[in-house]
Amino acid sequence: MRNITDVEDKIIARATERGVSIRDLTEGTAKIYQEDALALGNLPPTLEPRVTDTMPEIVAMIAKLVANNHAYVAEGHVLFDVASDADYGKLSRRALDEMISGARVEVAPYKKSPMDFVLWKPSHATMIGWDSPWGRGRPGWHIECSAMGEKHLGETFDIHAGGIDLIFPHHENEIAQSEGAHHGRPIANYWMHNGFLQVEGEKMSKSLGNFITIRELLAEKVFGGQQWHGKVMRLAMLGTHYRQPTDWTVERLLQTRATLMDWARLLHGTPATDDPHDEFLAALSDDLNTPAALAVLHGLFATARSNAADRARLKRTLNFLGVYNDEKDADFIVGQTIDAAAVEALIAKRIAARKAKDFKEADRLRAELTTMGVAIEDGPSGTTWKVMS
RNA sequence: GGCCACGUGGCGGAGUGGUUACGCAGAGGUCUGCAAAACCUCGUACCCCGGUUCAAUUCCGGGCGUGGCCUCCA
Repeated sequence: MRNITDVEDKIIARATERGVSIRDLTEGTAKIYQEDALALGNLPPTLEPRVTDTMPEIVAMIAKLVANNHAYVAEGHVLFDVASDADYGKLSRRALDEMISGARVEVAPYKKSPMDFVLWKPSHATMIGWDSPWGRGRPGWHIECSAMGEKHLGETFDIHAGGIDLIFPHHENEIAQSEGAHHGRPIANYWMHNGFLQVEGEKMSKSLGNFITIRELLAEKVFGGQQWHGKVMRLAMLGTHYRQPTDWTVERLLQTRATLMDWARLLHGTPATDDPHDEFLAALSDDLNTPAALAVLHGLFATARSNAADRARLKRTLNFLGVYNDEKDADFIVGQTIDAAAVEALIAKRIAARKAKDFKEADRLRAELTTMGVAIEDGPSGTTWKVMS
């Protein structure tokens, strides 16, 4: 399940400004997100709930929190009472008094504690809003995720994932809300937080001018002067454990692409087994240790050349990982076409030159092919060529 | 300022209280007209300083560095 938070003050402001509905405004961005995720080989989620479809449940959950004395109404707002939650801060390992003494918290006059956060806030008559027992308004950030989780997955679900930057306050507040509404029963059994991405050693930001989207990487030559295949990006990301920070570099993508092309040369057109490799699955089962899992695959690749069973197993496992589906090596080089007929003609000329022992001419022809991005290999069964990675 | 995470060989990147993954690059060899591919061989690294221990990269304390969070404000 993947939540879409489509009610948020910036979205409301923009929809109002343009005179369109929230749905019309957010449909486009949601679609882009879905397409990008798909291009990276992520399976679509079973459920993709939206805040706009969850309003009754949000209101009901807030009412439950008020009834359980975890929330109070003040000046048209409903606020979560952090003092009512002895465990508050357990996920981010922060103590309440430390946060307050951190002195950056805004003290609103109607808050009992500066750390109390908004569950519901009032909307102007002209502003987008929904009816509630506390007046017309809209939900604060955090409550929507608690409500969508409860609605579709029940009080407790197994794994909650998200970026490391969301641990505080978002996930911390989700826990406070859901557990406050469910008499302390946990919202999730496990939390998985992924580390941050950097670009060429710097954080990605618009002001640094290195902000780059998946869409651009796929379709435009903005990173390293080329386009990048979704599966190359996927494998590149899998090379780092999810909790670690990752530096996104051209060098990394080039190296990953070369690896994937090596695999493709061996596996294209060969059969696959039914099940992925056991040791590979064992590595993934250990906190999703993808780098260790990839090490297993490298070992398999080493033996796969001379072992058809290993080849079939490797192919199935790569497919399971979502990085290979019988592509040819050149498929992983996007936006570059090579004139196969011209290549074949040059190779024929070179073969003739070699026969005539004109090695100078043969080497010149090889250099010409290299310039075209083509590498040739003289094997026992003739000369073959491949796109250089 | 407070809190959290991370700091591994040329690069990428796992992991572990002692026998030192894995990939790339690099070196040597077989092979080749030359190459490439393939195959074989080669890397004793773990930010700094203390401490615990027979033994620390791995545990504890301190420091430095990098990154994140610490604002829902109608």
